[in-house]
Amino acid sequence: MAMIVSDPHSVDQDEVVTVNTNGKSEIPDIVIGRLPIYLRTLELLNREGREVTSSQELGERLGISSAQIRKDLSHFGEFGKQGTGYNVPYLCEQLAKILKVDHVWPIVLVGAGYLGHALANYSGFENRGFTIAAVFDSDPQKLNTKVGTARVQPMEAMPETIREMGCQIATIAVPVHAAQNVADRLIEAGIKSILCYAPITLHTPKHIRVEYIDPVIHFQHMTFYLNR
Amino acid sequence: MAMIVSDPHSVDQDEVVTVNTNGKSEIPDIVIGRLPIYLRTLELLNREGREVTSSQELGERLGISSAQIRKDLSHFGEFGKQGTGYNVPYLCEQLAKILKVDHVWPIVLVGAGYLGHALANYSGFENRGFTIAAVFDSDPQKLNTKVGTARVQPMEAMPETIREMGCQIATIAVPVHAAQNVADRLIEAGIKSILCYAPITLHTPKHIRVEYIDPVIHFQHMTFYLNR
DNA sequence: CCTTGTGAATATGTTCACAGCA
DNA sequence: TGCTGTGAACATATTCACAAGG
Repeated sequence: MAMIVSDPHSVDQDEVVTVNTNGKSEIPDIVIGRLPIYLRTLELLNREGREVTSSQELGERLGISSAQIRKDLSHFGEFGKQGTGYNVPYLCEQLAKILKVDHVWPIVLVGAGYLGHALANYSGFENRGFTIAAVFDSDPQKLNTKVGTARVQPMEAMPETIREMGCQIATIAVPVHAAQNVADRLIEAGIKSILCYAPITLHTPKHIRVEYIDPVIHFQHMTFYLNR
Repeated sequence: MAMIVSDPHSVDQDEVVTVNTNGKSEIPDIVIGRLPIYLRTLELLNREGREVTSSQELGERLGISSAQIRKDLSHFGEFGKQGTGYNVPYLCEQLAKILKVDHVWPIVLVGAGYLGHALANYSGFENRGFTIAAVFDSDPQKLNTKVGTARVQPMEAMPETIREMGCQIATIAVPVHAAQNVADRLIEAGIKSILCYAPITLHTPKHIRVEYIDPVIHFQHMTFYLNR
């Protein structure tokens, strides 16, 4: 398979993942979706001081087959050594680079309710590549109050702040009735990816990536398999 | 396909989804996972006062093909009318029954930090089949303080409270270093399904269903497709 | 007409199993 | 020996396309 990141034994290069003639990445999205999980576990192993690991050990930790892990990684290069396995810090570094979290991305948060506060005060973002850089809310009462380390700005300030900070990612943590309007305004302001906590499917242009978090979806999935 | 819920024109029956000889549901898990999304959208349509809808309309709202929706629903029965589509309140009712959210499930919450408060104060659970019935935290400072409508109990009270309330579902909203221990204790106390907000893959027996919410996983998925 | 429900065809994803190298 | 990387085999999921019913 073509080496599309960097050779395990060469120095860093700024190569980029190959993209086919359709402009679409040739790597299945479902594979990309597992990479952050691998990275999360590898960084845990790293903190535990482990120098090397194997696809088998990783698989056991994750409840995934070792073959799947090897094939997923093989899309991006050859990171392991036969007979030995993978060097943990090295693989962390490579995955961080592939996912582009070798630097910190500023994120816009809309909604300064309980959920907004929980997100803004969460300490787990920084060392995984993200920081809440700006917070917006339409409630004048909340204006200028502190949420995490940021201060609440009015919705009207969104376009300018987003452009100044170069934010491409936003999180929507507003009530469901306001979510579509917020999304429209974020996209208008230049946001490219949205993580939506409101329980609604947003209507957005095809070039905007939207992902969703809704605990009720998970709970309802669970109850199907429960009795009573 | 066999009718496994109830005929659209008969009165309610308490039939249950068929299960094959392996003890596993013959319906793909990925299909079950989409049902809550269909239900969420149908209830929105219902609130808008729509009487009927079609697989095509639903598909457009959800960004899913109409064929997929029809095939998914066909696993459970025949809910539509040719030439007309689906009766919205009726399909809501049927999906709620299939997912067993035609009544309210009590959920245990562990962790009374910012996230715990956000969950406990979220008003969107009740009318979708869930309620936060008990809250636990290991911090003695938080003991007996109010979180949503519940009061924080000590971890030691978990087994008794869970058994008394008949809780089968728990949410873990504690720091990552405490999550595995909390999971062990919940399972010990009889919990069957866990929604874990801590960024770690839990080690649990095979008969326990665990799902995860970690915003960073979504953000890292997004950054793969972004530039810079 | 319009829309469902569904086999058949296609597309996608996962696992197997082994050559090859440390 | 122990482990990776990978074609080939298999398994699963999605879409097509159409008969049949209102």
